[in-house]
Amino acid sequence: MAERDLEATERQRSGHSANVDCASDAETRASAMTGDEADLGAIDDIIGFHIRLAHGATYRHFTETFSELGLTQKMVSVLWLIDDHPHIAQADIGRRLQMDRATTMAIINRLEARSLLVRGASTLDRRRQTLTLTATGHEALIEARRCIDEHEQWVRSRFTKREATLLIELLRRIHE
Amino acid sequence: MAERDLEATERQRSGHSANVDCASDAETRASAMTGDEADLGAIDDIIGFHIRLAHGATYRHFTETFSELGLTQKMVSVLWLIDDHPHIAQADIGRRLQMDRATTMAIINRLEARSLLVRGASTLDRRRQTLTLTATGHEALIEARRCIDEHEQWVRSRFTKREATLLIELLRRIHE
DNA sequence: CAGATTTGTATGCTATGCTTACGAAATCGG
DNA sequence: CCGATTTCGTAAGCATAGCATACAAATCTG
Repeated sequence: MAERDLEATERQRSGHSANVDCASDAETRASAMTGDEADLGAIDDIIGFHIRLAHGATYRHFTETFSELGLTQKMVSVLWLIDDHPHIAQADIGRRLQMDRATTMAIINRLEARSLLVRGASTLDRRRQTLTLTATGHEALIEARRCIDEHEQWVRSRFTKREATLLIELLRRIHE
Repeated sequence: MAERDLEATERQRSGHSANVDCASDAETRASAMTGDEADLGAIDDIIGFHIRLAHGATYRHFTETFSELGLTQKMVSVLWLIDDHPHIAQADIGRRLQMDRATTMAIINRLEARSLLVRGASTLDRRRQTLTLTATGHEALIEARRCIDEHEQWVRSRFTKREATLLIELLRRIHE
């Protein structure tokens, strides 16, 4: 399904004859020094860098798992949140998921366009609009939860229960 | 600089009089049950969810730190990598940073447009193009490293040295 | 040599996220 | 109670990022 260059495991370039045309040693090194794992140099010690890679890997697997459902991480999070808190307002969702108001709206729009939720007027605050899942939305969420379980299993397979808890704990310190 | 709704701390809605117009209890609950921290319900146990939030928080702080330099995480990573491995090829960069070839090119293009690097023909493999930092690019990287230190400090401030090492270790298991 | 693979490239689509701006509604301070 | 401030939803525009697909040239493999 995905060409994804990334899958390609690093094949080691076989030793090159030393007297080609005498390309700069640097160039030789640059392409030859790929052992089992890519040498990342000093960025390897930057936490943010690893977060980004881990996020990318997680995102990729998520997308794959959800390709049939056609839902993204954000969409599922929003559906989930609305299900947990019926009649929640956009602003609340944004706050909880740490998204901009505009970004939140974009997602809600897409969700609404697919009839997974409905906007309704709030009786408490007429600035607000209460968001509620439709039957379809509820079904989609149930389906999504199944996929999430599978996805979460993929992530957790590399950790003990203790490690998983610890990881969440550490990550929470960053975003909370 | 940033309006960012996210900054807004959750102010608790003062208790509502019980006999307004009798809005559904659900709606009341949805907006009222925001204590000190947003209640996220069950998604709170999903590792991927926390990775995403942590990534978002990190990304935001990074962007802020680099707003003057006008560089993104990806750009810096690429510059850094080229500096560590002069004459590296695009494909290698993509593999190491786990990016698509097309995505990699987009970034290289932007970097080249800003004269931070130059593409040159490879003497070893004429399909490849060796990438090298310009003087400007090198300066930018030096400047960037200063910002990264600051950024990394922001992240690390919430961890002990041991925890930081552990966190990287755990994250590595996900993306490696 | 012929076929498969790799590399760089171009094009186009989608999702995300931010900014700025606006109007309507609510809240706050006097 | 009224004016100032804030919140909420919305809209339009811009940049980044990521993916798929397709091509041509170069290289590798059998």
